[in-house]
Amino acid sequence: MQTLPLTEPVLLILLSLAERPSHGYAILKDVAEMSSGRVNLSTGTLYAALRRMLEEGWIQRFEEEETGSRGRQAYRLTPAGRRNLQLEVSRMKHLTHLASLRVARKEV
Amino acid sequence: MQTLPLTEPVLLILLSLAERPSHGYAILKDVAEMSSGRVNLSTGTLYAALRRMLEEGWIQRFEEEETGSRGRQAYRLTPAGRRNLQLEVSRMKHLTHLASLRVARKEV
DNA sequence: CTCAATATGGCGTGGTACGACATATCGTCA
DNA sequence: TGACGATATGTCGTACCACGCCATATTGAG
Repeated sequence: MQTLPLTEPVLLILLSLAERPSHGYAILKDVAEMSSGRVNLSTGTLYAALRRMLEEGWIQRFEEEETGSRGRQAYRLTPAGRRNLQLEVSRMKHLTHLASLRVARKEV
Repeated sequence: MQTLPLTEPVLLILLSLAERPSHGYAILKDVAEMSSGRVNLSTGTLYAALRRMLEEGWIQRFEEEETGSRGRQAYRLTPAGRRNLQLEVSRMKHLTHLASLRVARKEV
């Protein structure tokens, strides 16, 4: 029984979209860059997560008209999604602070 | 393809054992307290996670002799487990920092 | 002696990450 | 023009993990 801690893929996708609306492939690259190459989401992970987030109402689809390229499916955060992300970040801060104290107390 | 981010149950169990060696039921209580009641691990989650951590060599069993009570199976962190925990905490710090910047930039 | 708390553990279900596979378009370079 | 790598979107099967539920046993209090 837990109030959903976001999984890392979902968190990173939300963080990418928090910076700017984007489409699938660009999110992939952004996540890899954010994590210094540590996290390379497979497309299976990405599109499954995007579908779930759409269903939850955390993100929205919209059509990219401008950039001339083919009709890419772009995504943007909804206010609900942004609230959710902020909640998660404050949860992370709290846990990180607590964890720092505990590991610092007894060194190896 | 990711270099294992610890799941929250595993992280909290390690943090509990970082403070002091303990047995299963006490970890349950400690985790609940650490998270202000937000995370109440089921015993299924706990003992499954403990078994995996034993297999990975992150924790060790030892017999509690002193406290007079029945022979409880107590666990303590191994050096490998502590190193792993420290690695995870520094990963969390990094990600939390990055996340703070991103969510702060655009407020709701 | 009964009941709640302490204590350990198994099992089935459901959700999720991820690699592999399947397509399709675009730009570049030979 | 033909090939190839990068861009781009998606599905499917497998494996793992969290979690609720169940089972069991001991201990202390009333």
